[in-house]
Amino acid sequence: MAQFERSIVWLRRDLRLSDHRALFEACSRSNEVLPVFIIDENILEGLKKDNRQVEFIQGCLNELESELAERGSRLLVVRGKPLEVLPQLVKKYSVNAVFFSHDYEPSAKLRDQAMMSALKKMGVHSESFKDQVIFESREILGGSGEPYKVFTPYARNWVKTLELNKAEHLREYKPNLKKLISADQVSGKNAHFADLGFTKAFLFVEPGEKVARKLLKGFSERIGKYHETRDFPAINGTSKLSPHFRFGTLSPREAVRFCYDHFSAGTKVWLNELIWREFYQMILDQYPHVEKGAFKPPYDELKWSWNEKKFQAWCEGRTGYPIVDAAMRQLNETGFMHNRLRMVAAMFLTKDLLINWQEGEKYFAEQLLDHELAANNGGWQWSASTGCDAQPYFRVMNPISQSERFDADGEFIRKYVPELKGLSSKRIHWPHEEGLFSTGMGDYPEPIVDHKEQRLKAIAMFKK
DNA sequence: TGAAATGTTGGGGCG
DNA sequence: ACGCCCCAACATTTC
Repeated sequence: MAQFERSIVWLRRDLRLSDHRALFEACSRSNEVLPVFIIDENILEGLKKDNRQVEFIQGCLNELESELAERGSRLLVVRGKPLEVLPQLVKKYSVNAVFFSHDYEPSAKLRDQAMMSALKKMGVHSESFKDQVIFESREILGGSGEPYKVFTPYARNWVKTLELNKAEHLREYKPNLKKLISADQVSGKNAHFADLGFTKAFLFVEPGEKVARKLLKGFSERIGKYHETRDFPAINGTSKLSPHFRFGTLSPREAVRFCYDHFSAGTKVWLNELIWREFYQMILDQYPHVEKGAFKPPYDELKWSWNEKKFQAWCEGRTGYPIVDAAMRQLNETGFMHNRLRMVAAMFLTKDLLINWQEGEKYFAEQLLDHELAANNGGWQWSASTGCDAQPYFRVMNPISQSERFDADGEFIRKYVPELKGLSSKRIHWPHEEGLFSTGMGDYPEPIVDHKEQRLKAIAMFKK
């Protein structure tokens, strides 16, 4: 006898059917499960109509729709404010329970709390589960019983805790999809983002859990070399799975199981990146003030120098520093930026242009397909030296030497800054030097700042 | 997952 | 043969 006659699984950023804890629980404990996605009008306000994340989500929904249709079931997609819409659905479909996955963003936590108390008032059971991380913020604690503020000891403890009981932590939650509601029980047409005027956007990876699994499989050929190739933007060394982690089309448990199944030097380093992801989610959950300001509050007093023109030049990839411009143009054109270049571009905005990291954070948030508040915020605070585990403020990257080290023959620069295509691999990193200037640069701009000077200014700003 | 400045060492040219 | 200088290579310190 199932505990619930009919339940809803409220999908948000867990857009898959496999290894899904909330769906698993719903299917185990109910006779009938109705999967629901709400196009949240609270979130959509102010988004540009060619939003990449919207396009990705819609693609995931399309896949889920057809996967469920094949099983004689359906996904219900409705539009509105979750706090209004979900209770209506609960009534309309006589639902006894609602299941969903934890979300650690401050606004989502508020939303989910409000939802649970609204459902409680209606006498409806609601329950949420860990899904997007292996360990939640209070599952990995330091000796003092407090959450970590530094990555390395956190990561050590993370691995130790995992290996203490790997089978349980990496367990696959395989939902019994036979419990999914029969399509004829569900009425009305599904809402689409297109109804709200959203249009096509370019995606550097296709949406959906099938694609995610295919990418993971393909990555198994390359992951052994990940530690050697991952820093070079012209090499296809990284997994490109970030959007799939973002929207839960890949189970983190599956990703970590994959690491242990393909164990190598490369896998170890990649696993570390997954731990970074959880580290920043933990930080956001435990120290939510980072959303609005520096992890270390004294750094909110820094006197950044806002400059509209320079900020625009940075955004558009017109700084005169080829590697920075290539990075920004990659972001603008594809919605992706190689991780090494995220650091270089962020350092340039904060330590060369002396512009507040929050401006950069906001721009990345608008552009990145894989954008996630926790990781983006953590990365920016790391670069700006305002965060936990930040680079000391005097560690400033030199955009030219970074370019020479990580794009030695200029292949990446040539791809995104075609004005410089004709330059030799020696000259392409810094085409402005007296006597080195060559023709065929089109209207590639002069450098908007002098790195040597700006570096000293940045250090001086922090000293105060 | 820094880079520049400064210090040290040792080989080789040269008077 | 010797002392001196130059400087590359490497190491350490500093921001």
